[in-house]
Amino acid sequence: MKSDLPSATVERLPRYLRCIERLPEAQQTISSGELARLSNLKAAGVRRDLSYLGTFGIRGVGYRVKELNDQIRHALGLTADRPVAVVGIGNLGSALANYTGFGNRGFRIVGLYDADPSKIGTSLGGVEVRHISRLPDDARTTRISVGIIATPAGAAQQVAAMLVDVGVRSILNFAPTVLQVPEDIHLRQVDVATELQILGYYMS
Amino acid sequence: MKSDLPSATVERLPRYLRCIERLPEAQQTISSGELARLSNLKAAGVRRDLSYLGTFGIRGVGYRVKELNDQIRHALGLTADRPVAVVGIGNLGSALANYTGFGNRGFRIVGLYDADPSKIGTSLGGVEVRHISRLPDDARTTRISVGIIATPAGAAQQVAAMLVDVGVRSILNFAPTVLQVPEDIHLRQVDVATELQILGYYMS
DNA sequence: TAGATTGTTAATCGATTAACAATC
DNA sequence: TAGATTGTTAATCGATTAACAATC
Repeated sequence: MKSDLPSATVERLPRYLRCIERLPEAQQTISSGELARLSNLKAAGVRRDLSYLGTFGIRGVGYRVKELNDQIRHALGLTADRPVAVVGIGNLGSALANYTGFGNRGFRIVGLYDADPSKIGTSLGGVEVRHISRLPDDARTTRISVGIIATPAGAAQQVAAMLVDVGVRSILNFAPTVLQVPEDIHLRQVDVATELQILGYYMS
Repeated sequence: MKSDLPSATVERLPRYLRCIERLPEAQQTISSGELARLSNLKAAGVRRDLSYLGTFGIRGVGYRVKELNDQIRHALGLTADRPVAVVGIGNLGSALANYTGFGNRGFRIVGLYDADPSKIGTSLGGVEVRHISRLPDDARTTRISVGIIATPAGAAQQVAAMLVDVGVRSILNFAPTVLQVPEDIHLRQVDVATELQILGYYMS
C-alpha cells in the first residue's frame, strides 16, 4: 500500500529523474542544493519532496545517486510494465511512435491506430499501424494501460470514449480540445496552443 | 498596466477559451455552472477566475459569451502579434509547423530551422525550412517573440542558448531535457515522458 | 415577484520557504 | 572536531471551496 505523495511532488519527481540521469557516471552523491540548481527549483523544496519517499539522505553528504534514482523510480511505479496505444498517426503520432524514451520508464508501445487507409500496414518503431476499428478486438487480447490521443480535435472525444470502452483507464490527450471522460479515468492534457497562450500572458 | 492574475488562473484561461469556442453559435450566455461542467472544473472556481478579469457577469443570467471571449483574449494578450520560430523540423516540428491553431491566437510562425541539410529548402505550412546557422541573421531583420525547441535532447540546450542570444525571451521546450536559461527568460516545458510518468504514479 | 446566478467573504486546504537542530 | 547537509518545524503564502448577500 503506497502512501500518497502530494501532487506537486509527483509532478516534480520526473524532473529530478531527468537531472540525475545526466549526472557524470563517476558522481556518487548529490546534495539538495546541486539538484535544486540542476532542476531550477529550491533546495528546501527538493529536500521536502525527497523526504516523502523516505529518509535515505546522508547528513553532511547528500543523496546517493543510485539510491535516489531507485527511490524515485519506485515511487513513480516505473518498474511496472505499461502497454501504451497511440491513436492518430500523423506527424505527432509518428514522433511518439519513434520516441525511444519510453522503454526505460516502463512504457511500451503495443499499438498504433489510425483511420486513414493509406497509413494502415506501415510500420513505425517496429509496430504496425492498424485501423482504429481493430482497437476493441486488440484490447481483448492485449492489455492497454495508457491511451495516447494524437488525432485532430474533431476525432478526439470519440476516440477517448472508445478507449474508455475497451478498458483504458489512463489517457494522455494531445488533441487541442477539452475531453469529457468518466471521473475514474486519469486524464492529462498536452496542448501547445495553451502553453503558448500562458507564455503570451507573461510577455505582455 | 495590467494587474497580475494568479498563475493558476492564467493557466486555466486558455481552457475556458477552448470551451466557449465550441459553444453553438446561437448560445448568447453561459453560466459559471455550465462552463465548469464543460471545463471539468468547479463553478466557484470559474467565478473567481473570471472575477479577476472584471465584473462583467450578469446576476441571474450568466456571462455573455461574446464578451467573455473578448475579456479572456484580452487578458491573455492574444491581440498582440507574436512571431514564432520553430527549431528542429522532425516529426514533431513538422506537426507544429502545420498546426493551424496558432493564427487566431496571435501566434504566427515566421521561421523554421533545422541542422539537417536534406531538410533545408523544403516548405511547411507556407514557410521555408532554413539552416539553423541563419537564425542570428534572420532575427536581426525579423523579430522573434517565441522560440519553440523541437530538437533531440542533445541539441536543446545549445539551441536555447542561441535563442536567448538573438533576443528571444520566451521559449517552449519539447525536448526531453531540463534547460538552463537566464531567469528573466520565460520557459515552459512540454514533456511526454513526464506526463506518462505522472499518469503512471496514479495508476499504481 | 420568484428564480437564478454572480461576486465576494471567510474558512479551509495544500504548497512553499526559511531556519535550524540533528547528525554524517 | 569542524564543516556540510539532511529532515523537519513553523511560518507564510497562494489556491480552492462553500456559502450567501446582492441583484438581474
